[in-house]
Amino acid sequence: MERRTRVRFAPSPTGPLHMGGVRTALYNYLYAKKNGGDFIIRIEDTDSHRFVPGAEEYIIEALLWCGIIPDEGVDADGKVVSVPSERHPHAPYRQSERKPIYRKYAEQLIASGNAYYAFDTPEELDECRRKAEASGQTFIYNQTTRGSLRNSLTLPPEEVERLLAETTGWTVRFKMPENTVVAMDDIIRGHIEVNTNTLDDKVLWKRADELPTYHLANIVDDHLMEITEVIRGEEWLPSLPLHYLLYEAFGWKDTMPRFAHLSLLLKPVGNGKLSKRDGDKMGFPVFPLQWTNAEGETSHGYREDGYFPEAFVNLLALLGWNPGTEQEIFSMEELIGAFSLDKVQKAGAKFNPDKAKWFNKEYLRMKSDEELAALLTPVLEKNGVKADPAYVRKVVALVKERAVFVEDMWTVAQYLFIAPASYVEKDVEKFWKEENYSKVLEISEKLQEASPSGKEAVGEFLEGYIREREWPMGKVMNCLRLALAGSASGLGIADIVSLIGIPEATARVARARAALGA
RNA sequence: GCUGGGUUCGUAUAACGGUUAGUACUCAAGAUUCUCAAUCUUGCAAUAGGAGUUCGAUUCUCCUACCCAGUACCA
Repeated sequence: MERRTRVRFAPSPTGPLHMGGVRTALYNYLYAKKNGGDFIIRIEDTDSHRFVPGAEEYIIEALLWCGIIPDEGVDADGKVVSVPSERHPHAPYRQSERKPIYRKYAEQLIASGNAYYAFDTPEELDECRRKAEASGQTFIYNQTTRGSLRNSLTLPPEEVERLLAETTGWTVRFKMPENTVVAMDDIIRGHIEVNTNTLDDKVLWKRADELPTYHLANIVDDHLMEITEVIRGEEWLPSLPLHYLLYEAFGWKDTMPRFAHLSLLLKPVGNGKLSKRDGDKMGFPVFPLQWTNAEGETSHGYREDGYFPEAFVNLLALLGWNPGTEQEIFSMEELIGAFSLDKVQKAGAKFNPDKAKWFNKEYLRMKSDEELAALLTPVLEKNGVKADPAYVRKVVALVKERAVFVEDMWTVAQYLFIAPASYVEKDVEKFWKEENYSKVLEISEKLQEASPSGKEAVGEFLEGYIREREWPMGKVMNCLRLALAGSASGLGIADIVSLIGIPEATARVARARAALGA
């Protein structure tokens, strides 16, 4: 029977979501939409010790910023849903609020002989690990050791009863079958086989906070929420055999989701996975949104650094997936149409900050002048500039191809709004010479007299005037630009003059003369 | 260490077992322009190594090397 596609993104609110996590969410979302299914958010907060305030809100805000909109689990206000409704039938979607659900499943596994109670204290287990290490071995809690440890398999039933009743010092462990080959299929990696002898009796229920571990909660919730595909990070691949075995133990093998394990995002240089430190060191964000931790340290975010969400999503999508064509620029709609898991790369992808900027540049130049003017206006205001909207539009049209970020348009074109406050020293040395600026002063005067109108007319007048006198075009023009823009490099002189106007241009020449000497 | 996963230009990637191994980013050169940027053109640059299967291997198998992950009462 064909089931409706249902996938979930299940972050744990232990900090800000990093871009690898966003990519996992994105692939889930794309897969769901491509297959006409549901994308569900579930918060896996079963680790009460690592809970970070604000992390859950951050994660959801980040997804919404990217345009990754959940169908289920999060309401229109961006809140995780706690009360079931028609749209959110499986609420609550926060595992800490689902606590009562899990206990009976743990007990079910014990009843069926697939799990047992273990009473070993953390100290005892540490001791076992230490001893094993001392003799050059690794301690594993499994069929070779469980017989000599304190659990419901070794202790007399009365003692087990007593310990369960009198203490809270117990866990539930999965009883890993002996010498059994678990045969698994991963959508991305293909067939994988693992012998259970290399696996351990994983804790399914923690006494520490009276909560299930990831493994139990995850399988139970995926089953209850009718998840059809689990698309998650590679760090879960080693747990896959346990998860298969759990589905089997519960008798849910027939509705077990298919699994797809995504490779990790790697740091741009050297080896290892992308971490917060790489971003700080190399000057690019690793987080979608800015984040300030408990120590007050702030990490950059793509949003705050000026990336468009469309560009961010686009670059993330192509990090580990390709459409099979040479198209590189994709809207979310196009991504949904093109996405497929069998085009996902097996190997980890090194993140390339240069390419990230390139994507943003492409998106910036795709925007209309109106949009860009609207985006630039707040930047202008921040810098104390109040400009006519029509004028801003003209500026934007001229400088958009020189910018990667909206802020760049200000950096590159601020002299179109305010007169230069300083002059680039190197250019002054090179071009502010008597032989040049005397000509510039003359041109300035004549320009006023002729007052040509429009970019073409200004250009023709200037070039004509210089050419007629056989002056060196480059030297004079650069000297003029230095006076108008404060730098010898920048927009064409005709563009600058026609935008700021001849009166302002002549005023700037006069000011340059006063400032630089003549 | 053990277990699992991975390996095509610097980076991201393409190539039903048959291609001069393609594309994009970066970088370099040239064209253009009053400069810079943009643009256009050109260029640099890769199948980790070794066996095997095959008429033929980037592609399939094995070994080695290297990288990554897991090895928690974390997810």
